Amino acid sequence: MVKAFVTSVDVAQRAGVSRSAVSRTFTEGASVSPEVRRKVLQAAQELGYRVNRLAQGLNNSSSNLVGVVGANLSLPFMAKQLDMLSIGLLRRGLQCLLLNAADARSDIAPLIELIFEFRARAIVVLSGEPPMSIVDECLANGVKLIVINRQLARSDTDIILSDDIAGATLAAERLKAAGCRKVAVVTSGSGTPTQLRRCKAFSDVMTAAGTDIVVWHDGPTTYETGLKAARELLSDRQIDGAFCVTDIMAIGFLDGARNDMGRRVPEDLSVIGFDDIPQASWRSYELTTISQSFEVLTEAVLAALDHELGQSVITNVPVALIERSTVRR
Amino acid sequence: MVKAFVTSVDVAQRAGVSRSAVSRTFTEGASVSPEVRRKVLQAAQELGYRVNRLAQGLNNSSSNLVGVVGANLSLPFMAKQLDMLSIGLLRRGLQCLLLNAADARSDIAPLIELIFEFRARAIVVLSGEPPMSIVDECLANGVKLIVINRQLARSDTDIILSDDIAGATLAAERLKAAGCRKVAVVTSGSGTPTQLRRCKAFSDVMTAAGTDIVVWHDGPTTYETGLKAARELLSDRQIDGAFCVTDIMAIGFLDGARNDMGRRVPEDLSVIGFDDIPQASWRSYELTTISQSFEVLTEAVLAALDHELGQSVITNVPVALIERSTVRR
DNA sequence: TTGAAAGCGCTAACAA
DNA sequence: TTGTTAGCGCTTTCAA
Repeated sequence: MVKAFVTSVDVAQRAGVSRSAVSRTFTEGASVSPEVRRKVLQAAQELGYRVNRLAQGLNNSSSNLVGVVGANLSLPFMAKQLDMLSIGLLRRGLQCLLLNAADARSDIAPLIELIFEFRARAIVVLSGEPPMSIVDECLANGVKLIVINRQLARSDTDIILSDDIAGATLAAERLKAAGCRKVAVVTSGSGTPTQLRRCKAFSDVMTAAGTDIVVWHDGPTTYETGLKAARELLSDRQIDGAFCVTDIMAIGFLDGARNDMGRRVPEDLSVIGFDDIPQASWRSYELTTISQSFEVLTEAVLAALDHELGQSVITNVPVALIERSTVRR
Repeated sequence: MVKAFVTSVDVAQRAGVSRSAVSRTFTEGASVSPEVRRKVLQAAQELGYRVNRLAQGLNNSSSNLVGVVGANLSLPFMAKQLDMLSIGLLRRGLQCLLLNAADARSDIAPLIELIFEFRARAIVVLSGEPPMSIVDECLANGVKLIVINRQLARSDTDIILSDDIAGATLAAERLKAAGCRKVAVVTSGSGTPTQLRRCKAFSDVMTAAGTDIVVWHDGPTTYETGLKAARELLSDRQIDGAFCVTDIMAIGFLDGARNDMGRRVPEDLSVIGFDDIPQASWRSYELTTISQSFEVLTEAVLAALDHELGQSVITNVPVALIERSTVRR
């Protein structure tokens, strides 16, 4: 019943040539006569032959798989990133081996090991932080490692960072310009480096300006966390501004502020987010936020694939203030 | 610089045993003495050895990759599905080879071919429809094919279908109960089978009940399409109910109805969606909708992986009415 | 340009 | 329980 796949031997036989000839017709820039090529192609077509990439990879001792490790793929920010990345990889003739970490706080080391076992050409870490031992291993084995939004303390890995400092500063300036007197900073309890950086940069600017700030952190990076933050923070009637370090929390916060805590936004309260996820522009939110260009981010990852191994390129993804309607003008 | 990966020979040498011994210690349920096992494990550890899955797959002439083809991964419904599926696969010791079709209307055949080349064990089609020739090829080569929300005209493929008819009927009944007199059906212009089925079932019930209906279809399955539908349809003041065949369009429709067309929901207009995506429960929407259990759907896919080849199991994912607050009570 | 032959790293059948 | 041997399907020298 289950017949095996057609192999190059089958094709060679049918075409009346050697296996090498078959291999060559399917290898970019190998020397084959048009005649042989034609015969092979036809035989392959008739037999339904497809190259076995496992065998191919065994030879080159590297596949053209790229391992992608992520978590919380259903959160808009992640989903968008993965969407664009997987398309970009495919376009470059690379395949995406997706390892989903199930949980933002789970250890991604075993997933990366798995990627090694497939002799992937590169590993992209969208979420979580690879242990140093693994960074070393990548280097030793010629596997390109690309880490997004984690600042590793070493100089031999490609790192792609959203410009958190600039973004948070932009947010702070905007809230100052709106005349806010007491400002809340909302972040998750998970304390990812990105969130920490945004939080700190924002606080620094505000403190320097003498603006009263209160930092709130708890729970995962979700809509519900934002909602909860609003409910807990906004009993304080003095708070007239909020910076939520991710849009998904900002949206929850907005909903809590308006629906549960009776605030008018932006009249009573100015809210600003970060990331510019698709939902931020929805009519019910029209969230003023700091955008990171998903295009630039994706391009940076793809470009990093070609960088020489062991050399570190730190790419800062530029940010911009997207003025919509949740901050008083 | 780039030293090759450690092989089983290296480990064997270091442990002072044969290559088979190494292979066996890494093979479930093979017979190795504890002594040998220990030595091998230690040597492997010291050398940083990891099995080469390409070579492994070459032997078994099948990897434990599962190819997943999708499109529009950043749409909430897709993202959620992929999130759960990729976690489920990993848990079962399967790896996910992700091929993103870039565009809902693009041909997925080349992507499936790619999956063949990796000798994947199974192919899951989340989006798009595989041509018949490929279905045959899967069967011939022992690759399990699992198709979601497409009704293929054959009886040798696993198919997982949301119970669109039941869901659309539920929606129709609910709108009837709300006393709607003239009802809009909003669907995309792409006419996927799922959307067509929902549309038709809903229309059938409404027509039978003598309720006035108007069907609107245009554009892709997005928030913007829903928004556009509201703007175009709601100049008609008689429309007092709407069934949007996916939540993402329902949310856009809701925003358009309230913000652009000045309708109160549910007082002036009842709206019902389908899918129960995470955003449907956000405070700004509280969308009444038909839920499909993502858990059941994912479980069905995973279960299908174990089904015998060439046998067709059609799984209907049950639906339920989720009563929130966009339909008059 | 072509074919023969060796080898990529592993597993499995066979003997010991 | 172990080691030896023969492939898995491909690419890549090396000669011809």
